[in-house]
Amino acid sequence: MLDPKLLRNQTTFVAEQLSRRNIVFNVEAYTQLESKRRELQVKTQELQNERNTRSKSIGKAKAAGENIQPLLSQVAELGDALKAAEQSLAEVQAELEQLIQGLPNLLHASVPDGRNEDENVEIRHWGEPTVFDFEPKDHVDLTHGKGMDFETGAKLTGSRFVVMQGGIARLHRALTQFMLDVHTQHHGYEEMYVPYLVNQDSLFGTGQLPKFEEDLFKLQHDNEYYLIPTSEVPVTNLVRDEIIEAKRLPLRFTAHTPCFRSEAGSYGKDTRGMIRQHQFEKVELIQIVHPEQSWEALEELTGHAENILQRLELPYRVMLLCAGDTGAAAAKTYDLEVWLPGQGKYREISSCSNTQDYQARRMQARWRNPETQKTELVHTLNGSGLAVGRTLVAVLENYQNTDGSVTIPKALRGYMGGCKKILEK
RNA sequence: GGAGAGGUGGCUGAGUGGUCGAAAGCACCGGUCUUGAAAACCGGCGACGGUUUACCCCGUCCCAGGGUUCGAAUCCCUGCCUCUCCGCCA
Repeated sequence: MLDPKLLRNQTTFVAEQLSRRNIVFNVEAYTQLESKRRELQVKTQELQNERNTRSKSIGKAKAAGENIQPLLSQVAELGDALKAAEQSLAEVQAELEQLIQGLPNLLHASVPDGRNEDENVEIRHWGEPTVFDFEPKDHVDLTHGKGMDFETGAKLTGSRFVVMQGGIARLHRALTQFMLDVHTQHHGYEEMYVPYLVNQDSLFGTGQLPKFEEDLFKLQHDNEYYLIPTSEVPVTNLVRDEIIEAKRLPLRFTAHTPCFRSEAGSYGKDTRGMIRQHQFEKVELIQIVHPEQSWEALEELTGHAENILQRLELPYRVMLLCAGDTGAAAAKTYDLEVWLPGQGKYREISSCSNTQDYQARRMQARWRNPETQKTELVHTLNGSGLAVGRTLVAVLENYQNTDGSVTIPKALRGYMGGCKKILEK
């Protein structure tokens, strides 16, 4: 959520910034609503003040043993006027809240203009696309009949589900363990286990609700629970409604969870293989930091995700998302794209964002500044470290051999019981 | 699933209709003392919002949402959560 004060005091500036995201912010309508709010609030508070003052004098008179009847009759009309004022104020406030809660974050100055992913900018790359002396297969052909089974996934549930078997299932698990170990042992993150079902408050805090409900799976249950679309939701919300001591910052959490996405609106997109599933595993990186350190933290966090790809010796590039492709909560986002020989393309495998105080304000996640003794909003960052399913695809496709087998990357062999190759005949 | 007890400031914990935004303690901040530190003592110390150059002042908030009342932390209703005991269960 944007700072309401910023919106109020620098409305045209905010509107200009929002136009970078192709959002037309109606300054005049907002200004009118805001001045209406001000007017109603002053009026309501005056009435409340009067009620409080009179009630107190009634209390005093009663304590003094005086007759309070005349005082009571004086207050009679006040109640209705106050109730009416309170109600219209609540309506205007609700309207304003809805308006401001729907606005995305302001973009960092370094974010390039652009409408969609075609205008993202490559910042750097690592390694070169893998060279084969044969025609490389994609992961679907490579694993067909050998342990990656989309037909059975569809039988059990529906489209965009998979069943994995044997060495592939093990490799998938090995990747998860490997990622968690690297982040906890080398990058200073603390491993967390969190719920996979969350309530609306949590989804509001990280910004999925109210605007992006159609992307979520909602449970048919008395409680309004949702399956998490990413562990960013439960992990970031750990600090919701908390005031954190300065010396505890930065907080660095990592968690492995399944993620569930409805993929509404992506019909016909990536229908083949494991790239876009309704259920996938992800190892997430979350940082809760001092506001002045979030930009530095974004570079670090991105580096932590990159480190996984480097250890796996997978070629990738780092993309800076343009204005039109940056998510609503983020002020700036780097995507990591891994080389997929089967597609002959780089594909997103991680997304690392600094949301600054956007989520923190929605969550009321604060820290106490020792200099001022006041509470201030923290900054929150998140990034995939990495999407496990897509990493599995990347390993399979980049490490395939001409006989259809797949060599296990050196970094993973310890997690595979020393196994060097899978899918051998 | 059955029975009971609770949800109050950063934390612990008083407060059952009238200057209660709320005792006390801890933590924290400032000061006195001390060579320094600790202890002791003195003082300060909730969040959010409105107005204001600022001070002040005002409003809202004692789990959430309704209700009763001139007036609610306190009474009533609903929901959520926590704890204890019993039952069931991975």
